[in-house]
Amino acid sequence: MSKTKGQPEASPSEEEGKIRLGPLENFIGFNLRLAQDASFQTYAQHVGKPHLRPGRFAAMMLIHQNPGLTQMELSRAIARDKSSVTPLVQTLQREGLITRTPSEIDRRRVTLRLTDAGEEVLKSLLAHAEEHDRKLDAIVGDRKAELLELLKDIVKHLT
Amino acid sequence: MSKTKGQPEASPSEEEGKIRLGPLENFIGFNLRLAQDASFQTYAQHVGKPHLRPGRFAAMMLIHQNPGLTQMELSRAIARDKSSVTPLVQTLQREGLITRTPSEIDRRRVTLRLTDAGEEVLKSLLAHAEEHDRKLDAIVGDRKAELLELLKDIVKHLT
DNA sequence: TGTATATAGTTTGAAATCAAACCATAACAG
DNA sequence: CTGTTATGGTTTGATTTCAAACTATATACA
Repeated sequence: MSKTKGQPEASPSEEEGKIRLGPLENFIGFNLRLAQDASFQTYAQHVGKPHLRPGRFAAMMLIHQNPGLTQMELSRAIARDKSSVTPLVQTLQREGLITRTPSEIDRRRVTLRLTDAGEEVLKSLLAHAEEHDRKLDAIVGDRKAELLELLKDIVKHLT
Repeated sequence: MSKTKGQPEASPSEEEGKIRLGPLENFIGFNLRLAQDASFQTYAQHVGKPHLRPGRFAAMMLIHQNPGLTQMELSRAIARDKSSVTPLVQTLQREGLITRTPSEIDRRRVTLRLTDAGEEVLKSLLAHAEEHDRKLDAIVGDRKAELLELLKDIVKHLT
């Protein structure tokens, strides 16, 4: 024990790439998270600051596709808790992108619709999202159908 | 304008399953998010409350696999900002699961190691994670290699 | 009808996260 | 050496999120 420490400081991976992942290497969940994260990051910086957030885009698209959608329906479709939807739609409304009108057949419900301004913004967001997804398409190439099927299977079986 | 509303309340998907996704249907990013979310949810409720969080498990596994790992290295490996790592490792330390010793060769760095208790907890978490990933394995079957390759390709090309 | 139960949405509180500002130490340049 | 620049980690502030409690409506049933 001449040196104060028994071990040479450890065998810490001197470079980031050399880190051992162990079992994580082949865990689907872990790799799913890394991929989703990378995708998100790329998208976010692509869109810039103002209208970012994939959640926003997804929400607006769903409202566009399903005018009169309720918050609960939206909540399920984007897999977010209903309590997360509240501030989201309130923000969109405050920005004049959607309208929230109480349902007449069920006064608990709020129905959502895009405003004209909302449609405009959605159009622009869609353009960005498409460009981003083209990048992903380029990576997966002809394996895209397979990938989508796998992801959808996972969602279907776990839900 | 005989009726107060021009449209019959909308054509809102009466059941949750019938919502139109539009372009989202085939966006890799969107499906990636849903799958990762479903996976996370399932894992979380599997482990129960106490030691949950995939981030915790991943962090502990990486420290186990790479004793002496620094926070920056950990940060990159789990794709989290370094400022997110700080509270994570502090919590782990407070719970007696890891040690954080300042590096002697570079006094800015903190090196991380699992304690014996940490190793124990990791063992148990690993069991849960494996069981969870078996569920995923069952879903993807023999397409697992393909899926992992796709996910890793996405990460590699987007980073 | 009236009571119990379920559902839509909001509120509140806790956790995770990122980004930017900051501090300390290290590496580098003259 | 000394000043400049880069790097590891922490702090702070804003955002997103979930979960649980709560309000209000609606539905079921007795």
